[in-house]
Amino acid sequence: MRTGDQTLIKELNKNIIMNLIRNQSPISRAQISVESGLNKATVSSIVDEFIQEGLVIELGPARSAIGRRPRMLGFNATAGYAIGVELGIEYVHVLTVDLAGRVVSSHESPLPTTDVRSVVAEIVACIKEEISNIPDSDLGIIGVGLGVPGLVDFSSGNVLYSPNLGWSDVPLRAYLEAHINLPIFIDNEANTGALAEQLFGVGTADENAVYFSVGTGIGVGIILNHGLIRGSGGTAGEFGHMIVEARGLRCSCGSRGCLEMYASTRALVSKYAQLAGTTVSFDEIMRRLRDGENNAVQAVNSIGHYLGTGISNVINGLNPSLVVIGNRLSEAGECLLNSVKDVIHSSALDVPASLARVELSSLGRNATATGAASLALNDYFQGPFPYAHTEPSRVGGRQG
Amino acid sequence: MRTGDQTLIKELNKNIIMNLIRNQSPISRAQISVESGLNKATVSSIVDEFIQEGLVIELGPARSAIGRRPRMLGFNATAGYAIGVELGIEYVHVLTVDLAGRVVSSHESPLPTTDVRSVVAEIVACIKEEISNIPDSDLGIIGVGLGVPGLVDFSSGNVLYSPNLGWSDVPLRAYLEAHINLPIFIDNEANTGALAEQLFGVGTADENAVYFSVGTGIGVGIILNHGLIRGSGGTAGEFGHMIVEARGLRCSCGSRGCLEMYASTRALVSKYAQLAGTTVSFDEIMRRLRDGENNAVQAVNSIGHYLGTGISNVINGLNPSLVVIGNRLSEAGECLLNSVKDVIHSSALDVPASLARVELSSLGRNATATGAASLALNDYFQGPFPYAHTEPSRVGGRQG
DNA sequence: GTTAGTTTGTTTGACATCAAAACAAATAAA
DNA sequence: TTTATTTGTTTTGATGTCAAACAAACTAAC
Repeated sequence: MRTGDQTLIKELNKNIIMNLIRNQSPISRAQISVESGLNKATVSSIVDEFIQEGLVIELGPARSAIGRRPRMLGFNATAGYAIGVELGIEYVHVLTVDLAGRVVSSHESPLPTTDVRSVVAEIVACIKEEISNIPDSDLGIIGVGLGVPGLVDFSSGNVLYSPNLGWSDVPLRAYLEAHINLPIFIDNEANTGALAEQLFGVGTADENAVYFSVGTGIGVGIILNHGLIRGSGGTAGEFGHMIVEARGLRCSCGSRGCLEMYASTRALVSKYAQLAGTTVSFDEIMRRLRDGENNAVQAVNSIGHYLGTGISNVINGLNPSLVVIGNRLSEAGECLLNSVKDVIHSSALDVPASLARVELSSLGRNATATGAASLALNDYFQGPFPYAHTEPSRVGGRQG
Repeated sequence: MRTGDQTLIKELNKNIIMNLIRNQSPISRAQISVESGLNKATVSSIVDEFIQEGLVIELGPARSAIGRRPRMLGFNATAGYAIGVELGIEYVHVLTVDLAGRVVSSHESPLPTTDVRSVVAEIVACIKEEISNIPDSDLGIIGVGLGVPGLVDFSSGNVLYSPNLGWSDVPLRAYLEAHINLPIFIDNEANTGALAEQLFGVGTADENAVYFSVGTGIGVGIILNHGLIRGSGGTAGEFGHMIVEARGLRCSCGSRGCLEMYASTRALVSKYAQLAGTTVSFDEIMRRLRDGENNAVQAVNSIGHYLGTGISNVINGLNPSLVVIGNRLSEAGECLLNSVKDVIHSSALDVPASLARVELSSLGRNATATGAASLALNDYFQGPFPYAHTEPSRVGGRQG
């Protein structure tokens, strides 16, 4: 059990200071002291450590109306790098981010099969190629994160169940660790997408946010009280299998009427085929949507209606301040967003609905992989990294 | 902003020790040291403080196979009391609990109207009567908690919206504070029910649990990572308005097909009337259910089917290790439970479903009020009170 | 009965950390 | 040139935990 001791204090205060520097750079020591409530001496000593470690750099003096000029501090985002991997069904997308989550290099490889052995080989090859491109830095590569479609036990790094990949109980982390000598973290792709938007995207100010990853299936990354919700078995977020039609279409999960039967890219392709009388690819539908084709608009509206229903249910249940629509369906843009918002307006309770912004992913195709990389960042920086802790009550003991 | 300092350490360690004593009493100082990892000296000094405060008492020596006999410690549950209020639509239920959540006295008053002024007067009268019955103690009455049906902003103590009471934006805490000179806490009744089961009921060992309060309406108390989830506006848990029938019955919330139209006590009364051709009260249906009347069994099964659908959706989404069914519908007992479990088995994903126990409330009619009282306990003891601090990572953060 | 060994709990001293205050440095305005 | 002000460092002190030594209490073997 983790007890309270001196090291805990120091970690906590280092975290506070690091996050002020990260979020408000350039910032002076004095400013940090005022905003954090920490003593100036404490701030100076911790900042010195960060400068030693290479994580913080002095940017030089700033102007001030009166008195001694402050020596501004900045976060040294290129002090190290992390690698993020998005494992798709037909591709592997690998990228490198610096400590500020900026993508410095990326590439993609097709996956001809979903056979575990060959997928592992492809991932390893991609990571190694990426590693060879990364510039030298103080900390080097601090770790690798993967976002995987399916149920993942984060703590063990096992893929419990992925119908899309056809995997069950695959010890993916163990397989990768045999070839890659870096810390490896594996999570569900919706979780990594949510992390990415929280840390580097549209949700940096939100304490409670949900990220709807809508692709072939639907997964939801849930962030509450600034932290990712994984649940007791690590599989939280499967709102894609929320039943929205009582006696609806049979789903691959064995149930009926699941949301992802009505609001995924696959559902869009079906709906379009039904309306237009001809089956075309998802990408083609997106093209026709941009051209304003009526059937495409109608199909997206239908999908948006169901997606909006699912989102309404989650808004009612979790009362987030932000809902992000990510993954491939977000390409449908404003058209999708408008129909989703209409449904929320008419279906969700007024109080939570009026509080929830609904936005498209701001990181687009890089969201999942960037979030995966941030798994490594979070671990390296001991606990949620750019982590806004507003409610300290959870920490407290009792009062005499 | 809360920074890391010595007082934080001490609070944390006091919490750790207090919870070991609460949960494992009788326990010796040496045992606490081993289990917590804290130094023996630290344990002794903190325990002395607790003894000074009257929260812990020495129970006397225990036997040991060899060596010095340990001096066993116990939690002094009668060192203080808290008052809990369940505000129903037709009644106020008030009780007093000791620090271990044991009910020491309780009574109920009918509510002839839901007019704010008269309800407040009735609550105040009930609380004052309860106060007059409480025995003297070291700490006295540490506070009052209320569980209210509807949307509540916990931080302000305002009832935002309660269709059942016909209330909107009622500053209930302010009204009560004018008459009662004690700390007052107000929360949604499902939240207080969930707290009660977490602290004193069937969920003491669960990190993630959901409490379905099924009465006239349906509310859900959500506990994740050992803490209550309130959401950004304080209204999380309204899964009662989850849409489970796409073009279903119109709900008072303005939407269609909400779960509580199909799975509340009100829905049960309707369903029974439809099956039996005659309308009888909820209590009467429960009597007939106990007698094994076919229509009653059928009606409960129907309600259980829908409730099971809603629960499945939440199991998929939040992956809890426990689902508790509470409030009045829990009187339907095993019959309800079985039909709910059947639906979960066939509808929810195998991985999360196999992890989620489904149980009836163990505190019955006292759940809401007991949980309400525990709001005061939690506040007094700064943070979740008998709180198993397994995951410290959440501690290391900061800011807003 | 005495002694050795064991466990419990306290005392003491070392160490880490933050806070407060004093101090030094740098600068603008009077 | 002096004064006021702000920034950042150094010094000192308070608080809390930890490790080790110690004292107390007990069992079991001789």
